[in-house]
Amino acid sequence: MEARNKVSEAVVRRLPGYYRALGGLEKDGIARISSQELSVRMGLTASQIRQDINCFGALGQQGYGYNVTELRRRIGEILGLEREYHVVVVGAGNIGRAVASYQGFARLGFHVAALFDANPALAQHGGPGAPVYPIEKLSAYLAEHPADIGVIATPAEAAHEAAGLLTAGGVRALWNFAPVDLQAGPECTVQNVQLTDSLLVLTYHMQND
Amino acid sequence: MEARNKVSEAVVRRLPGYYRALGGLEKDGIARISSQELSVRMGLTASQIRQDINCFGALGQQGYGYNVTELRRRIGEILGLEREYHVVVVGAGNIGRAVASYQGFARLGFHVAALFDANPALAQHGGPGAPVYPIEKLSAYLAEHPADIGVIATPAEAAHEAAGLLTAGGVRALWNFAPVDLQAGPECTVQNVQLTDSLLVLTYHMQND
DNA sequence: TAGATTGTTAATCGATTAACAATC
DNA sequence: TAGATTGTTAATCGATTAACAATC
Repeated sequence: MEARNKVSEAVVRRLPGYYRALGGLEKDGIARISSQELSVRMGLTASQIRQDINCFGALGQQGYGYNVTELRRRIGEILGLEREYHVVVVGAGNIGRAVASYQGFARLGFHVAALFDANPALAQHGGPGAPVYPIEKLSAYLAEHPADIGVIATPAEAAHEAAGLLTAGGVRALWNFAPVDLQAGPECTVQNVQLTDSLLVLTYHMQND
Repeated sequence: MEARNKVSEAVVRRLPGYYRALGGLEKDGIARISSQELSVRMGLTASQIRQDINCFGALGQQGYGYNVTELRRRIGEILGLEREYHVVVVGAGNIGRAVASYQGFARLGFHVAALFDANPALAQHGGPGAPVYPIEKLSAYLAEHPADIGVIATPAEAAHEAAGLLTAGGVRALWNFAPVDLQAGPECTVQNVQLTDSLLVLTYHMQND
């Protein structure tokens, strides 16, 4: 059951929210939900929810609604969560260590195998739950331990080099926290996080609303 | 010189990107730029850039383009960056400490005065650059040291309570990293970060492109 | 002045919402 | 069956792009 219509990026960005909301419902022991009820919880319209879900097939049932567990499972599958991912982190500063030790990622199947830093002495700080190696060892490491996802948590200046090493080493996705916009190549998907952006959206609204 | 047309959220979310791009140009010593040149650097269309900027007045000059320093200053002003912000962080785990010690925020005028945690023993770990107090002290602290922005870096279960304490204590904005969607009230602006979402968008594209 | 490039209006495109027939 | 609610088409809305007159 593949995607029917092509799926817009706007829909893709809402999928994690559906997955999270359905997880909450499941935890509350709720077995079925209508687009109407879900719209109230999520702050979307029922119409939009039905449109979004229908990109991936007819997953509901008229007169009944959606089966929470089944829909969540299916969205997880669409998001690629029915497998595990090997992750390496470049940059063992605060952000790199936060990513490496966040249990929420581990629970979703993301396993940080190692961190790399220009200053491997950072290994001491707070125990990120995975070893910290000098950045010079990254290429050799990837050759022996292939990784799916590379996290870039370096200063801006080092981000491009990290991206080059990671893609050369065969990672297929980059999750970039450095304040530069990395471009996705054909072989490598990129998400630029730009933490600062949402902070500035906050101050914009503080000042202008 | 106030906003002419009302400014859509789509435009607001692009403003930090303009600010960052113009900062880079300024650092490179580039004094003027056309919408055409900027469009190449930022991966937007020149038309969109002119439309976006024009929401805030006629900031360019026909036949010349935009003055980099002047435009950056003006966008910073629009984003509310011509002042300093007092910040308190609730949750002194990895994310809270990463936010508290990130120099990029300090450089923009965001000053973390204190962190609060249910387990103040977290003070030892890695030195977040500001004191860690028990969460019970938050309300009293805010009464003496008013803060503009509250960062929520707690587990999901504790996020609502943290939000309540912060808003009761007078913060006007919440920057929420907990995996729940907090609702903005009339007196308090909210940005829900949801770090995991961009990771799942990444795996979606790995699987489906 | 001539050339360049904005500011701004008009056209297009895409995303959201509304409506309702299909169907469980 | 009757009631509920989806799946899906059509209408609306808003955002992006194109075009060009204004003007530096």
